[in-house]
Amino acid sequence: MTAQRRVVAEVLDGDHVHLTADEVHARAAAKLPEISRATVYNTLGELVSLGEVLEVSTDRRAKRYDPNAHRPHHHLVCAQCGAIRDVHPAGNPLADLPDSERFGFTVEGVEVTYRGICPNCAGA
Amino acid sequence: MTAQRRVVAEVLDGDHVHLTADEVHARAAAKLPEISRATVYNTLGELVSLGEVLEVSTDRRAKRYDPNAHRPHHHLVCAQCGAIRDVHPAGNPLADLPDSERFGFTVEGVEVTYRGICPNCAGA
DNA sequence: TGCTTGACCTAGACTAAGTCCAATGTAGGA
DNA sequence: TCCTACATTGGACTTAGTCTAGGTCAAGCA
Repeated sequence: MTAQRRVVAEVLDGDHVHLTADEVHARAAAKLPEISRATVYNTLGELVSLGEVLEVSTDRRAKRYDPNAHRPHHHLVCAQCGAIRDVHPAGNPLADLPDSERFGFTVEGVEVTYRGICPNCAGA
Repeated sequence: MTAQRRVVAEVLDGDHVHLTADEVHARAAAKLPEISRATVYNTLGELVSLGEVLEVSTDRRAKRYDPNAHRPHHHLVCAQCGAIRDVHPAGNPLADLPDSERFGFTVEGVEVTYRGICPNCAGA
């Protein structure tokens, strides 16, 4: 555990945190100015492969990193400002996929992204 | 309707078709060699805004374009080879999101991506 | 026919996000 | 102290997509 890895882990802490790699880099650099982009990417990649952090891609631009990896959840995204909330829907969408719709696949997981307008953008 | 737009529309025809912009460009160029990337992007953008084609992003790399825009459906993606099938699950995941999990958002839609291993990759 | 207009198309430059790599730094063991 | 292994760095590179300046072409009109 080096100083670089510690600040990356510190930056990714809290609820409803979904930072891009660039944002992680900017915040890490605020604490440790000489940290490089490559190190941030390496560290994020390791955190993901350790299962400590999830990659989520709610838009086609940057990947986002979600430290809430231990409780399964989905995402609710504002179509205007891009705000993201973690949500825990009832039901299990995996069970909704009948065998006839599986095309012989071994289905292992499912990602659900709800899209809408957040109260801030709706009010404005 | 110009020749360029026609070939783009022709390339995007059929079931379970999910081409990247690059693949669309390659196939369109096979029929009309002088077609440019910008024209392909423009035409795809217009087809999307006309509602004739859906943008789907099942990985973080390229957007894919799905001509099956008139029947709501979700996607089943092979984690190894990236093959994509259109699927029509039972149930409505929108109904599974209780008000307490909506954080005041006006929820308008939902995308579901199932992930697994296709029969080809499982057999190999 | 020749001019004007506007839509469309092209090539190529540019941008953003991410990956790769050679060189450097550093911690810990012999 | 010296070695080795590994982490880090900066910068080049790649990929996907967007932007822009200029060119082409057909329709409308005198």
